[in-house]
Amino acid sequence: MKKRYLVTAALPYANGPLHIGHLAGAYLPADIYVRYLRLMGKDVVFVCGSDEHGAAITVKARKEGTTPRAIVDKYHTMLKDTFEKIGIAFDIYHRTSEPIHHQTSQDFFRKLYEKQEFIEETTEQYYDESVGQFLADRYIVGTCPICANPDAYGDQCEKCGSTLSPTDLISPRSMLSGSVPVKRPTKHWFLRLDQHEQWLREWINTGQADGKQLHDPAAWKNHVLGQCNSWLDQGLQPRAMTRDLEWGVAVPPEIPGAEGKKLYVWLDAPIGYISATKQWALDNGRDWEPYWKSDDTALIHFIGKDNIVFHCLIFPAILKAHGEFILPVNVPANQFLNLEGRKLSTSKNWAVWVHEYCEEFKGQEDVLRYNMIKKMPEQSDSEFTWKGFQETNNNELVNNLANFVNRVLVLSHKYYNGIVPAINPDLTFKSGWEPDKTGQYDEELHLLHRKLEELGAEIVRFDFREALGTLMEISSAGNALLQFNEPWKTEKENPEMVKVVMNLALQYVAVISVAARPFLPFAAEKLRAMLNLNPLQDRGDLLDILNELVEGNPVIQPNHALGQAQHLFGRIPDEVIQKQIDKLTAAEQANQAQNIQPSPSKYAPLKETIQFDDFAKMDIRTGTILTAEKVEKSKKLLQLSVDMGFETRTILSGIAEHFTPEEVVGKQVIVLANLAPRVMMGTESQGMILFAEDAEGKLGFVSPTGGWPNGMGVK
RNA sequence: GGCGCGAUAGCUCAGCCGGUUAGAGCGUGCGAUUCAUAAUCGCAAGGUCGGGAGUUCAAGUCUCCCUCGCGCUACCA
Repeated sequence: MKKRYLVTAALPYANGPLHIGHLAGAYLPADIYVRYLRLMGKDVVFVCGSDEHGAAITVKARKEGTTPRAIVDKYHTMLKDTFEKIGIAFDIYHRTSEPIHHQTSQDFFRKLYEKQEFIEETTEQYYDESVGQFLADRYIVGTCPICANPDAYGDQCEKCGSTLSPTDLISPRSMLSGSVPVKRPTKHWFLRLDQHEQWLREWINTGQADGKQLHDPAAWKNHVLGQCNSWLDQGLQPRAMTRDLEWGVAVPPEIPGAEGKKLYVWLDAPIGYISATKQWALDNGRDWEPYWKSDDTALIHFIGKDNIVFHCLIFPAILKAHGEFILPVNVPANQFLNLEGRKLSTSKNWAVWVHEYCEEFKGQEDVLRYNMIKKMPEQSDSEFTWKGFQETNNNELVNNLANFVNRVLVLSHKYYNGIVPAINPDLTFKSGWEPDKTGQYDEELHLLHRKLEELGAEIVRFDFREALGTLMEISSAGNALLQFNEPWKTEKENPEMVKVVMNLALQYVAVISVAARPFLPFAAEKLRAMLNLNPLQDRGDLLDILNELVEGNPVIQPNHALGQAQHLFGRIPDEVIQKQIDKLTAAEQANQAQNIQPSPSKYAPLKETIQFDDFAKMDIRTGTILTAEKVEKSKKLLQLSVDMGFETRTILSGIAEHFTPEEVVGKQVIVLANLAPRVMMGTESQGMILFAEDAEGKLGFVSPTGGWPNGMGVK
């Protein structure tokens, strides 16, 4: 058992609001886990913060005519506020723009630099000559090769969601000036991931590093191990840890060549966990180091599946390279949550925004939490629907849980004036756990104890949906307890037995008031008030009641005066749900309307002026495609043999997604004939076929009209 | 294309190292009940476990092939 826990939740990027996918993916599971640990009296620190650097933020600032600082301030405030409203109980919600973070990351970089963990490498990057700077991936736009969106970014197409690299883009242009960027060499520091491959492989698969057993790989999720091994098997490559950026943590200035270089987000962001912990320690008069450097600390990262390799391979490599830090004991990554059958999309506004939910469903924060937990994408992608949201609320939260609490309190007030009855524990009754089972007070308390242990075990193994189900079983058993014993009938003939039943039912409610806190913190608090019990302190409250129950002791005492009953959850009517569905439909329509509008950048900007000599260098000829076949293992390439008149050439062309081999055979084409040969997918391509391309990226054949011989020049 | 993860009742999902009639919650049907936000409790119906082949005395559970979804990743001169 570890002495202390450091729990992190992925740093959200400060360029947009929070949606339910984020919540279900990382923040809620982390919150449940942490709240449970606190209830068990564990030493735990829960850190998070806004990730505020990178080109996407500068891009957004430019678009909105403001500064990166203004953007991150806006979204940081918004995110922080949203987390608070939905009840994510961070110990600190920090931000990577704070000086303490810049210092921490620079120190880290220095250390790795001194330990010669980096190699310096010069690569070709796009450069905008008119403004004299290198272009971050986000600063390059062009036509998406997958969906033909003319405004795809260099790192990602927001229309089809494909991950891209700047060189993927068809007709790239600089976002700064609109000019065509050129490639230029630039020097960067690369982390020698290849040198870490061996120990990472062992650590991931056996849990051992440096001869120590650090974790149990069987406790890691399948898809996490699978993804890691997939990377390991492909061989790890050195990875750039710096970028040519303007908005970020500067490479320590004393390092030669540091000017203009910033730390890459994957060094910057995870170190944010460390700087957040430092700030928390400062704020609370504590020492941060044991949480990051002591073997008896369990470090756990909650993330979404898109972040797996960074948290399981790259960041551990960084931590190990530094030398003083511990490695994560688990990275329980969740898969993705879909909305009404479709992927969530920020740019398409296909999402449920948490801040909007908090406004429109005031006081119903727990309803969203409950739904998110129920639909948590723990093992595979899952699905949120508004209809399901409504059903879950009405059937489970209202009918089962809230109703149980209500009937217990109403009956207690009716029969005992709201005073917990003293009882004779030897009297038997009908147990609520199964039909025809005889119940006995002490034994029933032991059963409750067992249920709570079960619930805890489920949380600890990140089985949150199951744990939520276990919580609800207590409520169901409570309902059955009342149903089987029918106090409303038996109160007259057997009041002593009814006292036992009602006392026990109150124990159930009291137990729920504690056990529900990780899942439904607001409802738990409300319950405490209804029972007139002290608010929970997060210092072992659950451990305390476990200790009582295992002894057969009640957790709410006889003669205790209860508070007033109130409805824990309210029904959600159809209109409210319809409104939300309409909202999504509207977003969808707005989206379609936008797609129909012609793009302002329908025509690619003119390239720079060239001289006749430049043109004359090109040898362009006519040719006819003789044969065509798909290149094996390639999605885009066709291998063509082209009759050039004087010879037949093999040419590879990236048109497989536009034409079938049968379609192109026999077509006469224009060939750039003196282009340097290039080997692709193991075959040498001896030239390039020219096509016309429209704004959508569609290709059209270009050829002379009517029986022209092959091998003739084009000028 | 490669690799990884997934495909199980109407819906949302569990099913560990292969072993008796494949499970849960919700929904549906029938019955009971009325303290409670027309809530609750019981019983029941519902699946050739994505498709195909194979290994085995025995396969959602192992192997191979295929289809679909998601993620990561390569090729576009």
